[in-house]
Amino acid sequence: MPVLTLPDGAKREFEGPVTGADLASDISKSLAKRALAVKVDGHVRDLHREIEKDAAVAVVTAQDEDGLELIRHDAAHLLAQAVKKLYPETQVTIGPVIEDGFYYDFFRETPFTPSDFERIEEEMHRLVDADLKTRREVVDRDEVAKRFEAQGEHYKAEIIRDLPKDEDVTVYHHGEWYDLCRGPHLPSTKDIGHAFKLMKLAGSYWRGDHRNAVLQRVYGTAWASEKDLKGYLHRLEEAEKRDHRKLGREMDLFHLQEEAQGSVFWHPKGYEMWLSLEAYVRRRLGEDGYREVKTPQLLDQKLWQASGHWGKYAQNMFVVPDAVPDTESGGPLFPEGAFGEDAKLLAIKPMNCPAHVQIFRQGTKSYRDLPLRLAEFGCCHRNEPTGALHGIMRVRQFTQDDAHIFCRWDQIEAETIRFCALASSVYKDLGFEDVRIALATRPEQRIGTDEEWDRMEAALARALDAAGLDYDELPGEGAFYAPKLEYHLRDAIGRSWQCGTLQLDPLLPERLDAAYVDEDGARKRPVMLHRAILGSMERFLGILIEDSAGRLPLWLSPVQVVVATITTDANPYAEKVAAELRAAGLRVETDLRNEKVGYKVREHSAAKVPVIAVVGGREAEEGTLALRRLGSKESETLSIEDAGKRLSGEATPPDLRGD
RNA sequence: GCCGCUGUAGCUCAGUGGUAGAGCGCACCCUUGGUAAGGGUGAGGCCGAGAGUUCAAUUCUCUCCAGCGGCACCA
Repeated sequence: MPVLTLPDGAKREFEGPVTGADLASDISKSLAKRALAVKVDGHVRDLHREIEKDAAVAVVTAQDEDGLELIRHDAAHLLAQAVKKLYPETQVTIGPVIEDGFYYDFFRETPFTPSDFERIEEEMHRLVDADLKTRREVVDRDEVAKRFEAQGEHYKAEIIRDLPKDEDVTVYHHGEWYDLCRGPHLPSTKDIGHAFKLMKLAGSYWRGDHRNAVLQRVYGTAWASEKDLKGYLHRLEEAEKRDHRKLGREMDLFHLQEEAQGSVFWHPKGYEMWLSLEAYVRRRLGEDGYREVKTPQLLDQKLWQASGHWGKYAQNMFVVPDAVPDTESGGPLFPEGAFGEDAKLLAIKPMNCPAHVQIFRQGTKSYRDLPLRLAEFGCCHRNEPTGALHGIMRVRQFTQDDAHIFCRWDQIEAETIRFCALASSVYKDLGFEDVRIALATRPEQRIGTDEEWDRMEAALARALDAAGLDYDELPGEGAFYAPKLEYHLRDAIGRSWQCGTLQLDPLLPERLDAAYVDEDGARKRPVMLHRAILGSMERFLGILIEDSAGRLPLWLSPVQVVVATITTDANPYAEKVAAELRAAGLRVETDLRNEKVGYKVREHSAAKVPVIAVVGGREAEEGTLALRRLGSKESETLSIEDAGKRLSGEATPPDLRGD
C-alpha cells in the first residue's frame, strides 16, 4: 500500500503498486495529459514504471526543469533514430543533454554536411508524429553487448562492457529502434513535440581523448514550446550582436590579421580604452601596497630549465636562437646546431614569475621586507594551438595584470584576505556583481606531502571564511604543486568567465633559490602567491565589450562625447564647445561634416558613442548644447560649463569618485 | 593540433568554365537640413596562395594558408 506524498504535502494512498501515470490521472485529467515523468524521492523515473514503496513524488511536465531535460534527452535519441534510419551504416555512441539543448556523437566514414540537416529534421518530425511508445527493458549485459556487436555497433558494445557491474542494463525501445540507455524517457516520441532544431556540426573525439577516433557531433536545441525555441534563437542573435570581434571592428577598437596570428593590433580608440583600464588597475594596486616592475621579454633557456617550465611547457613557448640569421647565402637561415644542445636559446616569456623571482633575489631580503608585492603589466607570449585562438579572448600575445606576493607561510592567510577584498572591489567597480569563487584543491598527480596540502588548502579556506566569502570547491583541479582560487564572473547574458586567480606556490622559490633571512637569523624560503584580477587585458577588454554590448561605461569609452553640428555655420562654435569639454577632462571629437544631424546621430549611435552634443544656431546664440545620451531619444539643453561639470563627474573612474 | 564549414571591393554579401556585381562605406559636386540614412557623379577587385585538369579556371580537383564552429588544450 504505497503512500505517496505530493509536493504540497498532501498524501495519497493506493491499493497496491501504482505508476506515475496512475498518480497523475488520480490528481487531475489535465495533469494526466501533460505528465511526462514522475519524480520519486528526487529521482526522475519513467511515467509507466511502478512505484512500489512510500515516497515523495511529483509529476513532471514540460514546464519543469526536469521535463525540459527529458525532452532534450529524447530529442537526442530521436536524432540518433532518424540518422540510423537514413544512414544505416552510421554507428551511434552517446547523446547527452547540454545547456540549451543536446548533441549526439556518431561514427561515420563520410561526414555529415549541414545540408543533411533538413532531411534528418524531417525524419525526426515524422517520428514525433508517428507517436512511437517508449518501452523499457532490463536486459542481460552480455547478451545485449553481443547483440549490438552483431549489428556493428561497436561503440555501444564498448560502453556496455564498461558499465558498472552492479547496475541494471536497460534498453529503451522507440518503435522498432532501440538504444542502450539509463533513462528515464518520455512515454512517447510525440511528447518531444516539434520545438527542436539541429544547430551545428563539429568533430569530437571518442571519449574526449584526442588519441581516439574522430566522431561527428551533431548539436541540436530543443524546447517545451515553439515560443521558447524562437526565444532561444533570438537570444543567440542577440549574443551574436555583442560579439567583440564585430563590435571591435564597428567601433574601430582593434583588428587582427594573418601576419600576426593571435596578436592584436590596437587602434587609437581601443588603446584609449586599454589605457583607462590599466590606469585604474595601476592606481588600485599602488594603493594596496604593490610595487610595479618591468621585466625582460627574452630570457635564457637556462632560466626556464631552472624554473621547471622548460620540461613541462616548452612546446607552448616561442624560442629563438641567439644567433644571426643568414639571409644571403640562400642556405639554412641558422647554422647547424643553432637549436642544438650547446646552443644559446632564448625564450620569449610565457609568464612573469621567474623574472619576478630574479628581482626578489637581488640583494639580501629580510623578513622585514615581506610581504613583498611585485606587480607587472607583463606582456607574455604563448604558442597556443591554432584551433584555440578566438578574437582577442584567446591570443598568443597578451598582457597580464600580474603580481607575485612573496611572503612567509604565516602571512598567506592575511595576504589572501587582502587579495580577495581587492578583487571583489575591482569587479564591483567594473560592473560585475555576480562573482563566484572556487577553491581548486589537490589533484591526483601532485608533489609534496599530504600535511603540506592540508596546510595550504586550510590557509586558503580560512582566508575565504574570514573574508566572509562563499565558494565552491573544485576537487582535483589545483596545480600540481599547490591549490588555487579562481574567480568566475557572470556577464550580462549569463555567461561565466574565469578571470581572477590566486595561486599558492612554494615550489618556484625553491627551484630558483629565493630566500630571506628570518627573525632568528636563519635563511628561509618565502612562499609565492601568483595572482591576477583581470587575467589578461586583452581578454578582459573583450569581456567588457561583450558584457556591455559595446555600451561601455563613460570612463572607459574611448570617445566620450561627439559634438555634432546641425549646419556648418555652427562649426566654429562646435570647436569652442569641444575645446571647453576637453579642458574639463573629457575625450571629445567633433563632427563638422556637411551632413544632416539625423545622419550624424545615426552614425555615432551605431558607433556606441555615449553622448552626442548637438549644436546649431540656437545653441551658439545661447552658449548651450543639447546632450543626447546613447539609447535615449530625449535631449537635454545645458550651458557648456554645466555640461562639462556634469559629464566629467560621470566620466570619473569609479575609484576616484568622491561619493 | 583534430573534424567540419568558409575565403569575391574597406564592410556585409550576390554570381559565373569565356578574367565580375549590389548595398553600405570612401572621394568629388549639389544640398545648410533640429536628433537613427537628402540627391547626383566617381574611384575602388591578381575572386586567400600554389599546383593540376582544360583551348580557356574566380568557378572543377589537390596541397597549403587564414577565418569561423566545435573537440582537445589553456602553466
